[in-house]
Amino acid sequence: MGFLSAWPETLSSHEKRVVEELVNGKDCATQLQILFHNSSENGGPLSAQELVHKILTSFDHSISLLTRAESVEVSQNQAASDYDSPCCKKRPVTKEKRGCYKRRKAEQTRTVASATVEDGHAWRKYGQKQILNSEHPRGYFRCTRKYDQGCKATKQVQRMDDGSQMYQITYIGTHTCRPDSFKAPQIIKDSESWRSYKMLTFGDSNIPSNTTAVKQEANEETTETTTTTSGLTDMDSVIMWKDILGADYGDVVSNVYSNTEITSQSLELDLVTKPVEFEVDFEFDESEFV
DNA sequence: CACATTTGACCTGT
DNA sequence: ACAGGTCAAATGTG
Repeated sequence: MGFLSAWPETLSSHEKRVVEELVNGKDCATQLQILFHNSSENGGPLSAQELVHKILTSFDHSISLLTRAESVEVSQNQAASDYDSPCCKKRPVTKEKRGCYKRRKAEQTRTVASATVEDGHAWRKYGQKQILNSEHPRGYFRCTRKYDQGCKATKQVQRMDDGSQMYQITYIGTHTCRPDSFKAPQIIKDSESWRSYKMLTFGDSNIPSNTTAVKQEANEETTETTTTTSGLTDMDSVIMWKDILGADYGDVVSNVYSNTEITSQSLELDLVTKPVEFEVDFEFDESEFV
């Protein structure tokens, strides 16, 4: 709620509708979560169904709205932000194949908008670039398992220019690393870590230089589970969204900031929930990627 | 010391 | 030619 009122005027009515829909969906999801939590013995499947239906509708609307709009891509009209990199000190460049690589052709990509860059995977930053007409630099991340397991997943994170705290995150490729090799995201109770990360990476404000970014992949006060249709263990606090919603929904994200995560593809289903009281040992079932 | 981040250089696609 | 994506040396951190 404060979220909506805090949303900048720059949003089009279309975008506002999308946000409303997503927030609505989020609220329903939250209720559902509480419901599940309170009724550990299958009590209340009926109301749960209703909620699920509402969630479905809500996200359905959002997705169709977004895919219609297609270009939610940050229409930054202002220029400025010159790329005046202090690239004056040339190194004794003895490079063999510096910067030599094969650019990947149109892999599976999905772009989401989120208030957090955390997604439960362990990423390592390998680059940052100032993007033309964008206020904020874009960060380039690869899966930490790139070399041990050849995981090709990468992501690009860029803070939106609309003044919100949202980040546009583009995931490229899917994780091919093994589930058990995922670094379980820590539940960071103190919000400093996350704040520091944001500050460090995207230069929010005064930054305590005592944090290592990216390692702290877990968002404050959020737990995240990435689930697939197969084989989750008996973690009773993990909600199997795919089972509930069917596999046709993309990412669904909800967190303390009421962030929205939107995607036009449904590669996997992520759920970020505020741990009402859940304490979950994270487990990632990425079997569909293996 | 090992691993992560930073950042200028360099490469590719348009 | 330019913008953007990746590499890798330098640097930071625990």
